[in-house]
Amino acid sequence: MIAKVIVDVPSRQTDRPFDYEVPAAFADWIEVGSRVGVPFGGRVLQGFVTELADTSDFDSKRLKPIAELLDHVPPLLPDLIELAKWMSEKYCCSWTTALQAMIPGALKGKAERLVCIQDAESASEDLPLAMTEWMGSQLVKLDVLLERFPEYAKSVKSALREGVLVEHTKVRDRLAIRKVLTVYLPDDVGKVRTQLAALPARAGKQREVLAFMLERGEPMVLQQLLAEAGGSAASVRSLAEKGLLELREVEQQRDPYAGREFDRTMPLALTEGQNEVYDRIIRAVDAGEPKTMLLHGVTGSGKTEVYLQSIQFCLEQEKQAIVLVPEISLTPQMVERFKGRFGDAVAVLHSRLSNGERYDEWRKIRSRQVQVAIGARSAIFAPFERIGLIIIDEEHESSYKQEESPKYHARDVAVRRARQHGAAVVLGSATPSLESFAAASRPLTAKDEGREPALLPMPVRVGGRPLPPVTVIDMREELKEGNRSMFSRLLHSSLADRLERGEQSVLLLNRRGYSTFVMCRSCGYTAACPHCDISLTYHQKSRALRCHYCGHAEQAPATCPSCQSEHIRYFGTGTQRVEEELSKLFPGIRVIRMDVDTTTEKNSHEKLLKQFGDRKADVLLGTQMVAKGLDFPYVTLVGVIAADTSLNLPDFRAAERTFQLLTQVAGRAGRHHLPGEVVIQTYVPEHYAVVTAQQHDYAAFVSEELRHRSAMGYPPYCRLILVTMSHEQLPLLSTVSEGFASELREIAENEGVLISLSSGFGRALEVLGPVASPISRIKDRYRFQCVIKYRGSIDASALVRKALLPFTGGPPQRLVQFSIDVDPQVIL
DNA sequence: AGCACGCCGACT
DNA sequence: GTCGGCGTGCTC
Repeated sequence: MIAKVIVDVPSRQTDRPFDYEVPAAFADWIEVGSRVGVPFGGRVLQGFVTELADTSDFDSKRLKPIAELLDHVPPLLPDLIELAKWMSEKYCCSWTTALQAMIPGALKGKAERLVCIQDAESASEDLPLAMTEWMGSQLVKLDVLLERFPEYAKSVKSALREGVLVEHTKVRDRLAIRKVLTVYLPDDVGKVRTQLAALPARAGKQREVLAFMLERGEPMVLQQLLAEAGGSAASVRSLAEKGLLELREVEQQRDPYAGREFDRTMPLALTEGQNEVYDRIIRAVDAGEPKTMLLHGVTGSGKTEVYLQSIQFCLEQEKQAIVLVPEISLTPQMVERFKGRFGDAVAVLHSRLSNGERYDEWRKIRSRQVQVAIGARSAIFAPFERIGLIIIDEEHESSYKQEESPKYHARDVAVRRARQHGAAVVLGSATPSLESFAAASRPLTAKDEGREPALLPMPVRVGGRPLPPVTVIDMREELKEGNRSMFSRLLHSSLADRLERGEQSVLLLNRRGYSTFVMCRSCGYTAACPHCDISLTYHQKSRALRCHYCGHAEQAPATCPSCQSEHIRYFGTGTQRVEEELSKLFPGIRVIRMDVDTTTEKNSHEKLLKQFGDRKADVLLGTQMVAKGLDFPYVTLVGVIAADTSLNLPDFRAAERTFQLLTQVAGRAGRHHLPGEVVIQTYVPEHYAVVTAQQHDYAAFVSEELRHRSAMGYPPYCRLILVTMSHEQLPLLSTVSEGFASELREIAENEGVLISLSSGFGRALEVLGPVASPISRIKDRYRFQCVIKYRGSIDASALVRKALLPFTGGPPQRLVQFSIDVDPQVIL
């Protein structure tokens, strides 16, 4: 038997399956999706089996055998292998890069080099006695050996060459299986009972511990035993020495939610609107045919309850469900709702889990212990075998796009995976992305005939609660009337109001553009990174200036390096300034600040929200992360400090982002019995994103925004691919990027698709640039970019890959780096 | 990506 | 005359 294996080398030359012979010992175990160690170019590397075949095109006498089978249960399944292939084509990355994105970090095995003595006689001549004695006949890690005997590196090297030492490589998982000391009773319990009586009276603790164990009658984790029975580890150890107890190391599955009780909830009665949508979803799940639906429900319309009941239906059909939520809104509240409804049938995957915890949650999925996976972006790869329903909550969120390779969009991957499984996809949002909205409301073509349109509206809040009134404050007017504070008079008095009534407020600082920089007030100098074309960021904690792109750090100067003036100003994070201002205006106010600085620690996010939920603070102040998915009954005021900071960015999605943010944050107020109120401060109150958000009018926003997109030629009227090229030498970069652009134009020309987008309908593609990237230099490398716009049925990824071919060879030091971003979120 | 093989300068 | 520089090309 022959196995075709994708080897873990992410380069273009090795991006194809290599053939290996399957040793008889593995024949019954190896499947498509198995993880194996294979000899490749003189070392053993990790790889995945993509195909099993009887014959090979490669000269079968020269085939090497698979060296190791790394798991008993293949971590991947055939559908995921195929999905990875599709991703590699669509997103222009290597197959192995896509495969790596699908498995938990713990399974990203690394080759480890081991050596042992082959020829003992020569070894005793060539190598020092200390070394040969230390090694014995064992396999020793090469790096450990060299670390121990650094002065003999040369001898080791020549011993390896002459065969005195031999080298083996093995793939080693990066996984630490957690072991816990567990206390067992010996087999002969009767003997223990008699000896218990014989224990001396002064060994009181030991008696207690032993009595506890006898009564319990089953093994117990040491820590837990000590906590429940009292006593110290020493007392247990001395009992173990007497043979009355046994201590063993036991493998433990980490459950981040272990020991937490989740109140079981029952399905709520659905409103008429919810019920209609629910019906449509379960019909699709029942049909078992791929179908994508856009659930457009206003904030507070009860989307989550619809999700829960649809999943319930899916489980009753003995199919599994995946729920994607943006990382930021994977809050304890959200997890509680799912755990509360489905209990132990849920695995939770988020980035704050440790490597081991994530691996354990993943194994619950793979081993069919759970039927529901809820998690951020990468949970779309949950290794279920029969998916019935995929839900993507807050589908407009940009965090569904991965910014590193593979630069995939979880929404698009979900649609593709659903096609493999015959599953339904539900995209849920109060503010759908224009792409999804346009796709869902496209008139039906002949192909779709008989199918239902895919738009599911839920325009009414549960319980008929009104959306909160939104007041827009023109900050220019405030300034004109002498208010120089960052709070308008209305926001100030509204805050005072809540404090008096003991209600809570959420304040959002739209952080972009508010960030932390250094400026000299005398000469206008701003600190810039010497390696990148970007200003340095000021970190108050370390009093240092840092570059976000390359990590360069320097001491913050006391005087301006350019004009020696002392009027150099450091601006801390925006939220810190707001917090200071709040305490000045309202002495004694209790503020919880949520931003990157206060949420780095594990679980800090959770703790801060819990404090706020317990009403231990009056104000929750934060960046984007306070806008999403929170649901606190006593929040009656939401304030947006500056709505327009995100509006001024020169990105084509700036208006969309602003509208979404304002609408989402406004939805945080008045979700329960207390009525809510929203105050938005801005310098551009007449902008349609602000006006339509104030009126809670998604339709009006969309029609205005679509007009702009159409006029400018942006999605959803076309699709984009961003190609960024970088090199240290500007002239070389310039030549190569020009070369790439003309190569691509020529290929498109030959395909007959190089047509201006402004010329009516049908297939069209144009290549813009190359031009300098918005950040024109990072880590001493200059950056140029091309933007490819296209519409119609064009496999633009394939054209780009083809155009890339002439630029992948050549001398390494002259290599220009190419980075391809298909459907980029920002092009600036 | 590694690693080996292969052709030209500074050393015993 | 050799050790070693890193350019080029392959890995089942």
